Amino acid sequence: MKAIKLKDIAQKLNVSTSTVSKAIGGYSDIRKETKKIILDYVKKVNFRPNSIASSLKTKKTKTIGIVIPDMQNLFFTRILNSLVNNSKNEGYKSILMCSNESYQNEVDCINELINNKVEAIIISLSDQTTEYSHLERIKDSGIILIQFDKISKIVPSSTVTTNNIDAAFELTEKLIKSGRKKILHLRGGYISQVSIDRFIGYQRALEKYKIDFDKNLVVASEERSFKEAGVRIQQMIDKKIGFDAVFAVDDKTAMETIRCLVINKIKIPEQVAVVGFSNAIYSKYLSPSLSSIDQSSELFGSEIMRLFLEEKRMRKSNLEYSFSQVKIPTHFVKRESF
Amino acid sequence: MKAIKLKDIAQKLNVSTSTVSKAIGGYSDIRKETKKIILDYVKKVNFRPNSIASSLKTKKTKTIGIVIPDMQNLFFTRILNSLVNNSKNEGYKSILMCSNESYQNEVDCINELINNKVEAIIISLSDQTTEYSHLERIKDSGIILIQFDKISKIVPSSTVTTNNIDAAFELTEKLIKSGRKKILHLRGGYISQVSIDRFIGYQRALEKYKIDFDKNLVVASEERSFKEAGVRIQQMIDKKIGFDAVFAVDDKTAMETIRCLVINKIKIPEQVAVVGFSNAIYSKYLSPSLSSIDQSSELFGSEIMRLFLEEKRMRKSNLEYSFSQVKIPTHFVKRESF
DNA sequence: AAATGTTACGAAAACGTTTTCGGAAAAATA
DNA sequence: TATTTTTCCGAAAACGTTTTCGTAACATTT
Repeated sequence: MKAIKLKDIAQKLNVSTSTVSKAIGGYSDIRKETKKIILDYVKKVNFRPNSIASSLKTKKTKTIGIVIPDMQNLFFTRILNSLVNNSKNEGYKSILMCSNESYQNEVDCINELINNKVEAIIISLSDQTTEYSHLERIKDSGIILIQFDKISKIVPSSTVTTNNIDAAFELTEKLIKSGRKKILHLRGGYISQVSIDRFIGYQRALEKYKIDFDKNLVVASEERSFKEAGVRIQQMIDKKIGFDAVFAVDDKTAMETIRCLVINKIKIPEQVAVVGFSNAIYSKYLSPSLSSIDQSSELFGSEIMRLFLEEKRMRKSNLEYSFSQVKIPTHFVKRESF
Repeated sequence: MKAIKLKDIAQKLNVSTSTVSKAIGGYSDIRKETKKIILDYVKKVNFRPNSIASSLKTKKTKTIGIVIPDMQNLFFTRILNSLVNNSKNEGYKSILMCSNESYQNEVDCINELINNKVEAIIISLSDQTTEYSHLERIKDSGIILIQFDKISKIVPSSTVTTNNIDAAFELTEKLIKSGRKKILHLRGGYISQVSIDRFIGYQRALEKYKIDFDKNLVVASEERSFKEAGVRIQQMIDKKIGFDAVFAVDDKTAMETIRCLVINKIKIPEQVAVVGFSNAIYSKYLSPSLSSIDQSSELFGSEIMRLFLEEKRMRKSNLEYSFSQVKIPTHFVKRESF
C-alpha cells in the first residue's frame, strides 16, 4: 500500500539514493555491475519514481495540454485521438480541455494549463476568440505553443492547418468541370478563418472558369458551422433560386442539405451534386453517401507532435529556430452525392 | 519570465512563507488584515502557487484519469465532454487516455495513470477486456475507481450505466405495440455486456407479448458495434427473410441499415421501422431521420463526478461507504424512421 | 615509487510548497 | 497587577526526487 521510494531501495541495497537515481536515470556515472543490481531490484519490486517529485526537481512535467472548441465535432475528436495516441507513444500525458466555443472558457483553460506547467499547449481557437493576449501569456510562460486548424496569425507559433483555400478550389473546380455552373456555397461564419479560406477557394475557382459570382448563391452561418442548414436550403428552394450543386462548409451541413433535398425529391447527384468537407465518419452511411474532402487526422496529430518535439529539442540546445507552418494535404473522397 | 514563488511574496511583504501559504490556503490561523494585504498582493502580481510542489506535499493532484475505448464513438465523446466540463468546474484536471478497444492498451493507460497519482480513474472497459487485475491494481494504489457503460461486476466499484435491459425492452415493446411482429435485431458482440443486455430486453419484450423468438431475426456482430451492417441487411433481404422492423444496437448500425433499406427501395417506416440506440448527433440529419434511445450524456458526466467526490469525502472522514450503482434513465426520441 | 588521471560513489543541497509546533504579543480573566 | 487564555506569526521539517561536487579508490603514466 505505502508506495516504495528511492530511499527504500537505497537502504535495501546499501547504496545511496543518488546511486539509485543514477541507475534509473540512465546516467554514465555508475558502474555497470551496480547498475544492473539496482535495475534488477527495481524491476522486481516494480518501482517507478514518483513523477511529481521528479517534476518538481526537473521542471519537466511530461504533459501537454490540449484545447479544442467542440467535442462533438468529429473532425476534432479524430485529431484528438491521434494526438493522444501520439503523445502517449512519446511518453507524454495529455490534459484535455474544451472551450465549448467560448472565449472566456478558452482563457480559463489556458490559465489552468499554464498553472499546471504543461510543456506545450496545443490549441484550436474558439470561434469567438478575437483577442489573443492569452496566447501571448503561454509563450511568456516559456510554454511551447502549437496552433492547429483555427489559428491566429497574430501570435507567431508553429501551426498545422489544412490548406483550405486550395482544397476548396479543387473541390469547386471538380464541380465546375463536371458541368455544374450554379454552385451554392453554404459557408461558415464571417470571422472563422477556416470558413473564409474555403470561401476564397470557391471564389477563385469560379474566377478561373469565368463563372460570374452570384451572391445569392452564398449562404452564411452565424457560427463556424450551421445550426439549421436544412431550413436555409428549403428557403432557397422555395424562392426558386436554382442551383445544380452544393458545396457545404462541413459534413454536418452537407448531411442536412442532403436530407432537405431528398425530402424535396430532388435527385442527387443528377439534379444537384452535394459535397462536404472533413469526411466525417458517418458520411458514408448516408443515402446517398456523401462525397467529401478528407483531411488525414492521423497526420494532424503526428505533425503537431513532431513540431512540439522539434521545438523542444531546439530550445534545449539553445539553437535558433523558426516556426513551421505545416499544411496537411487533403484528398477528395468520391461517393454517391457527386 | 522567472516564475514568482511564495518566498518572493513573503520577502516583499516582510512576512514568512508560512503566513503567505496560510493566507492563500484559507487558513484560520491568520489575522484578517494580514490576510487581506497578502491576498491583495497575490492578486496584483497574479500569483498562483506551483501545483507540482503543492501536490508533492499534499499528495493530492487534483487530477482524474479518463480511459475510454473509442474516441470516434459519439456516445463516448459526449460523456467525455460532460466529464471534462464537470471536473473542471470542481477544480480537477482530466488526463485523457484511449484504449482503442485493446486490452493491452488499457493496461498501459492504467499503469500510466496510477504512476501519475491521479485521484480517480474513470473507465469504460475495452471490448477485449476479460481479465481485471489492472482494475484491482487501481484500488490497491488507493485510487478511486469509477466504471461506466462497459463495466466489470467482478471488480467492485461505483458504476454509472444505462439500464440497457429496460430501455431495450421498452423500445421493442413500442415496436410490437405498433403492430410489428418480425423485429430484426442487430446486436453487438457476444461478450459485450451492453449488447447482451439490449438483447435480453429485446427477448423479454417478445416473451411478454407472446411472440415466438426467431433466431433468424437476430444478427450478431463480432465486436461491440457493426463494421458492415449494410452487408448483413442486404443478405437478409436477398435471402427473403421478412421483417417489419429493425432494432439496431447503436445509431451507426441503424444508419447503415437505413441506407441499405433506402437503396432497396423499402419504405421506412411503412414497410420497415428502424430504431437505434444512443441518439448520435447525426441521427436527426438522416432521411428518414432516425428514431433512437437517448441517454443523457450530461447526466453521465455529472453522476460520475458526484460519485467520485462522494467517495473521496467519505474516505477523508474515514466513514464507511458502499459503492453506488447508478442507472441513467433513457427516453425514446421519436423521429421519422419509426 | 611517485605523480597524475579516472572512475564510482555518497553527502547534501536544492525544487516550492504545506503544516506542525513553539512562543511572543495581545486580550481576557481574576 | 498578576495570571491565564487566545491570537497570530515564523522556524523548520517534511514531500521524493535530481544533480552537483568532493573524495576515496583504483588505474595509468612517468
